Amino acid sequence: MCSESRNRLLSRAVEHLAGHGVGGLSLRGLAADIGTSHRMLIYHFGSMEGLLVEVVRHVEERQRAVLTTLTRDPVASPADAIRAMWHHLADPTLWPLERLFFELYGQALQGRPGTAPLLDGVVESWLDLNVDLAGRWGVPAEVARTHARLGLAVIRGLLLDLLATGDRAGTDAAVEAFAAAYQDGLPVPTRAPAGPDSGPDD
Amino acid sequence: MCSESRNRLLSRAVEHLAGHGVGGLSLRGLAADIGTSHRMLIYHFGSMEGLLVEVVRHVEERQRAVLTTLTRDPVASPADAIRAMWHHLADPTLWPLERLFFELYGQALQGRPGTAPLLDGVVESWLDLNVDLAGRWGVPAEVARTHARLGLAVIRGLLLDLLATGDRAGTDAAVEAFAAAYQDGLPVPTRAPAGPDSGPDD
DNA sequence: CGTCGCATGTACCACCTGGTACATGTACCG
DNA sequence: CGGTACATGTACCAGGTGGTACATGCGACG
Repeated sequence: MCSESRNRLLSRAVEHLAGHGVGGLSLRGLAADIGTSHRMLIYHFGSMEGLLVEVVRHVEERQRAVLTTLTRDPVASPADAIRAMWHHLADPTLWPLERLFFELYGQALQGRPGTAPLLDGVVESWLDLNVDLAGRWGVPAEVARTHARLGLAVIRGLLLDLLATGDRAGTDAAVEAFAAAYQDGLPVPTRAPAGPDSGPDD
Repeated sequence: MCSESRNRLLSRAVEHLAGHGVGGLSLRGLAADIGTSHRMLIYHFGSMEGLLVEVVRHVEERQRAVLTTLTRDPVASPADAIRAMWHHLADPTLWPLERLFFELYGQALQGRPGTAPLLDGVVESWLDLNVDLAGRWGVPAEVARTHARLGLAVIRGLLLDLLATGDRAGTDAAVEAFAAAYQDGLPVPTRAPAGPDSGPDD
């Protein structure tokens, strides 16, 4: 079902897209750069959209691998988990893949065909995992879910910052500020997350 | 220097791109949809890249307008400023423009020609403004800069979340958690965020 | 040997792309 | 009236696009 040459092609395609982006993607250009013909890409993936679907799947798989690796490490506290996660993600060797992730994210938000699967669980899967982790620290699920959402946003937001500015020191400091705040104990919302929120009065 | 018809074309183009994204952008398709010919787009903007530059400029102008409007409101505290900003940005009527922003952000990270200007100050301009605001509350500049960076990341990260999941209640709760933490006082990092000036070193 | 299936290459197609050349309309100005 | 500058439309170009048709190389199996 998944032949060897197909896998080789796919991983080479992902590698290439991480470096060149998916914007000006053309079967011919991609094929030439990874040493094959556009005929082969059509043959193995059916169409350009099919190729993109597989690329997205592959990228998500890598993300999940990172996630599981990190969560195997016995982290001392939620704050340390955030620090460790950031330390891992901020490494410049991962930047190309992260650029690709944000590019695909943006295109998926705009409804580009083949990118929709990226949006499935792009948030939820992380929340579920973090709620799981929070259980070990005795944090109730609803609170953990909100905190995980916030932590994910911090990481992604600062990653966007880092990729645009390259300011490692500045983003590191921001992460540290957040981690420290978390360590001091984020205030537990007295009302349920989905409760009758008295919206922010402007 | 900016003719009337050109402005009409530009605003209609931005409106269209906000709804359809900039991914599958083609002069002909765009022209047909906004009721002109691709010839006119070339005539007024010189090239496709020129058009994209103007679109980016236009979008940034709108963002700045929002920013200045919000900062005219006398906000009671940093926490309330964050709540107000979020309350404004989370409105679904702004989603198309925000999707366009993140799409362009992603493409700019990948080096799409004409999108580079978007990255200039996409972080810094907000930091500068927030440092300004922080002065009113007596927060030292370096600390304010780090906190602003964190707040910006929270807003952008949660906006990415909201656009993907549509979970207004969940993201609202996360914002509230952050705002409440801020109100309780974010810990001040013991080490300075950076040296005298460790600007973005890309 | 033949034949069968996978992988690959060549040639081709209709279509669309950004961009140009050139003619035309239209309004104002002298 | 002519002239001029802006605006717009028509026709066209060379080149690239995704996708297809078809032949071929190449192993394995009988």
